[in-house]
Amino acid sequence: MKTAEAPTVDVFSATSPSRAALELVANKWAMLLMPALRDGPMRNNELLRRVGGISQKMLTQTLRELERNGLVLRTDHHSVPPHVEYALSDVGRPLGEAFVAVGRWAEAHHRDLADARRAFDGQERG
Amino acid sequence: MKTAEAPTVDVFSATSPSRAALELVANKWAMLLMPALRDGPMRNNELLRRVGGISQKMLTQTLRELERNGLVLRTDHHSVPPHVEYALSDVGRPLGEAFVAVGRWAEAHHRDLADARRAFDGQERG
DNA sequence: CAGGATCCAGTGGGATACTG
DNA sequence: CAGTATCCCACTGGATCCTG
Repeated sequence: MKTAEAPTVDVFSATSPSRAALELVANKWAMLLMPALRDGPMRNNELLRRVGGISQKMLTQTLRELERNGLVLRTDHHSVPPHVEYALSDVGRPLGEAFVAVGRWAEAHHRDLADARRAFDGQERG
Repeated sequence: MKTAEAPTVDVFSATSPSRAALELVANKWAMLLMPALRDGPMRNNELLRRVGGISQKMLTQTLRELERNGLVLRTDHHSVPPHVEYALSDVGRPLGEAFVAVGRWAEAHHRDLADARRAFDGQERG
């Protein structure tokens, strides 16, 4: 058996498929969209309003990539006016949960970060 | 009291400090470094080897920003040759845990993603 | 060993206009 | 409503060289 020193997980390897999977979702729009979809299917415009600061371009682009990789399911009702819904897949849902945890961390600690920043920027003077 | 429709969390607001906190850590190097530091303090070179694909520049830059915001503690032993250690702070640790969950998700589902991608790219033909 | 400084190509992402 | 198509620039981040 191999020695158990530093548990070098697969994701730490630059070329592993796990790393590729991680890099796919390691951006702020994915980290916001996945949690946004947690409360059930949402439409383009809903997401556009819900996720502040996202542009139509980035919304489509990110959703498309998530759909392509099976994290998000796109349902086109083929009606007029158009009606398209996005939902988390079974593969995407656990990731959504993990990102919700990140969001909660941000809301719980953003004040600590601000404090640390002030301390660092302040006294870090020569 | 307010109505409870879509639980619009703070992090969804483009200008909230929570969002700023999230954006700070919403990049692949932070998502890899935080988990890498979970098993105890590590030195520059250790991280450089452990986290595949990271450059010295991005390592320093990311660590510096995490330190500035109080997620990572830097300890300079002021010895020669230099000996500097990086460790998670109490604020950073829970985030490290959340990112570990993301990493585990990646390792558990990267095959599903590959399958979905092949299906999507294949049959999505006119 | 742990970095700082520069240069420079690639890309992320906004603004704007158009479409079925 | 739910996109697509361009233009375009700011920033990301790799490569390379230098230092206490």
